[in-house]
Amino acid sequence: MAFQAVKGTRDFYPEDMAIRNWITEAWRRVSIRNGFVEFDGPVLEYLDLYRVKSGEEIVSQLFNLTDRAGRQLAMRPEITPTLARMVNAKINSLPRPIKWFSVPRLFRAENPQKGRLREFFQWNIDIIGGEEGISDAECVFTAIDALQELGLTAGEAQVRYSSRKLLSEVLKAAGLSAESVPGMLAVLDKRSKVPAEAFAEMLAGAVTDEAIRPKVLAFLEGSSGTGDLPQELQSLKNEPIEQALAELKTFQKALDAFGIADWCKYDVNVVRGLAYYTGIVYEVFDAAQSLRAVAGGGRYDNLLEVLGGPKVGATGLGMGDAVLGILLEEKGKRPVLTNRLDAFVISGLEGQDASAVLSLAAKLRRGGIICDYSARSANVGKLLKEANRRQARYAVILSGPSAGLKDLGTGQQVDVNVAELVSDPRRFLV
RNA sequence: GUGGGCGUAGCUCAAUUGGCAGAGCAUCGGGUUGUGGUCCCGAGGGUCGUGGGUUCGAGCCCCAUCGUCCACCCCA
Repeated sequence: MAFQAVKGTRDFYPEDMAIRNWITEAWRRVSIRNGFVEFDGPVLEYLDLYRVKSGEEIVSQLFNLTDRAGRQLAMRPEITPTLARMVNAKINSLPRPIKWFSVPRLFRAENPQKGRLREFFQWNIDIIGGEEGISDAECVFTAIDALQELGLTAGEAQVRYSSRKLLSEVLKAAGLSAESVPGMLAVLDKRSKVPAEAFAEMLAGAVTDEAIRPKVLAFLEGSSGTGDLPQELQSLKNEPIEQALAELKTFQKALDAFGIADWCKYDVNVVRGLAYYTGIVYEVFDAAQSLRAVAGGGRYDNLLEVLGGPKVGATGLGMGDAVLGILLEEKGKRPVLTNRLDAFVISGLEGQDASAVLSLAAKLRRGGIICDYSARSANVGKLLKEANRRQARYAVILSGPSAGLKDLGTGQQVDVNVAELVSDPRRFLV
């Protein structure tokens, strides 16, 4: 039987690899110029690392295995727990803020669908121990910097943000018990994803108290473009709410200062599932919102502590290659990438052995020329055909002490002395 | 885990009621024994996803299975 790639995984043929590198190199370039430094960890981690962070239900959603000593291991479904583990281990010696990025290969045991695979790459940037609000805006700025680096504009991708903290505190101030808030957040997360009636039904199921429900609805429908509470809920304001509002304001002011306010919009519906977020959260979408989120992130102030470290605030985001790749493709942003050769060396003297060709190719390569050759002895027409197939810029037709440099774009050919050519190949061939 | 669409050459797809598996593109070669690309000609490449069933006969009909795409659940 013939084998094929495992479900949900991709083969990267050279042309696919060129696109992947184009994306990941943009991520790296942008990370570095925004002051982040790269890290990576193992693909295998202890399964408990994810259990502690996300609970038992995570186990069915990732690939896990038991080693021969009985250790329960998992293929990493995200890099943030690894980051937290690594930072915790050296927290006292790392200068803050810690600004790290990574482009890990991740695995999730899910059914593949559009923009969702079992194996993928995800750019992560995180700031640990930075200024609340400002660090969050800096991550958004860096994400937008990457989108622009790849050719996307404010009309093609948009950031929508809200405050998980504000939402939680308003729910509590409206009368919801603290333990019912997480379930409520899950319901609110559905608001923009299901029909209005279905949402009303879900909400009625989640909030049975007739006195509380109108307040929740008022918050969802009345929040202004800045996130401030609608008039009728002003009386709910308490210390935590004021704090969340102040953080939101700092964030917005920073977005403005970074010059990216036109990419970003407050949207009370952004909740980010059941994740570990504790403050500002945001998602990047294609403008038409026909795809799932291109990126998502937010503040997670408890994670280091949950994993056995100190309580240090953190914020970060992840951007996967799958949805981004689809968006770039749809918008026609993907460049035509070819693996071009600078030079292709062939013999102009039929019947000779290949030594002279090999020797010249070796010298050109050492001189920094992207160079390949044909060792075949054939008529020049056939060899030029091969040079053309290989998309070489120049054919180098070697004839004893001299060589013809044929520009395969223009057809122009000049003769040069081989000794002169190898002494400074870039002068002739770049 | 659930539901639906689709599986024919490397790719995109044909194949009449169930009657000899085809085309374009791509690849390789030739036209062209010292000058490529365009052009012309030719070749290789298929257990029709896999297994079973119905039939004189199955790419086509039936069952199962695998894969794939899309959606649901979930989404770190």
